[in-house]
Amino acid sequence: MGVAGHGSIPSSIPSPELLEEFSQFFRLLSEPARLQLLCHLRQGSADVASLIEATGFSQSHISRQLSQLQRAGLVTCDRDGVRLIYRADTELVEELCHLVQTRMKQRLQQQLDQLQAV
Amino acid sequence: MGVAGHGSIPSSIPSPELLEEFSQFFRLLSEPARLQLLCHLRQGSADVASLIEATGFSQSHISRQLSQLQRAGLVTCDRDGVRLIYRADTELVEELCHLVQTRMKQRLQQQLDQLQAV
DNA sequence: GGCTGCTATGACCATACACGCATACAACGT
DNA sequence: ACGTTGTATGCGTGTATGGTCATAGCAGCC
Repeated sequence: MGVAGHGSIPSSIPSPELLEEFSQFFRLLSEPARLQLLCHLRQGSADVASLIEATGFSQSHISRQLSQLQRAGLVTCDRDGVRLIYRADTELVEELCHLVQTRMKQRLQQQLDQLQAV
Repeated sequence: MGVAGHGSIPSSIPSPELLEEFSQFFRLLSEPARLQLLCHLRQGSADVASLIEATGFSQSHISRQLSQLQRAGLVTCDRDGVRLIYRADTELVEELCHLVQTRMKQRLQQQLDQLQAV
């Protein structure tokens, strides 16, 4: 799964290590708070205070989530005096969400079609 | 994020409900056991007994994971006498994993480049 | 150096969920 | 109807993690 690239020859089972990498990445995106932070940072870089204002999460919570996102390479930060300015590269996550959303729409449409065929 | 489609005009923050849908979907994929089951079913439909043999997970565990995947529309099953034959449609998950894997490779390559630039 | 503002992190608690054991449920054959 | 096989589900346990409060650590100013 996800080994051979899109549309090319299917290959064997991915290694446990690779599956673990995948699961960890998806786990990162499974938490709404982190998705929300990425949404806000997508619009422009921000410091923690403005993320607190934008999301309502506590300072410590935000700091921890950002730390996780940073470790995974989804956000980076620079210092501006006492402030840390966080910046996200959301391209991958946007694409993932787009694919998921498209699929959800398709499923809903199928269900709708089935109901209307009754 | 993931609202406007790939490459088109960025739009505003997705609704909390949509974010929740995304997080739930990613949570589904965050569990290695479920990824592993999808890997096996990608290769062909299977009953629980053969999935037990292939993965080493217990019968009850597999049954539960399949139940979750089924509820999300990622697997379906048909009865063959006392047996249930499960089948997965892994196209979306394969694509997601491919994107994640590509990104991981890019990151590793960057880190390697940086080390070699020292 | 002391003080202030900003952020990271220690410690703790509550909750979700993975996972196993036991058993209920479904299907089939006799 | 009974017994067997295959699978779903109740129940309980252990662990990870979300989230808060308190405080340590960082940066800047006087």
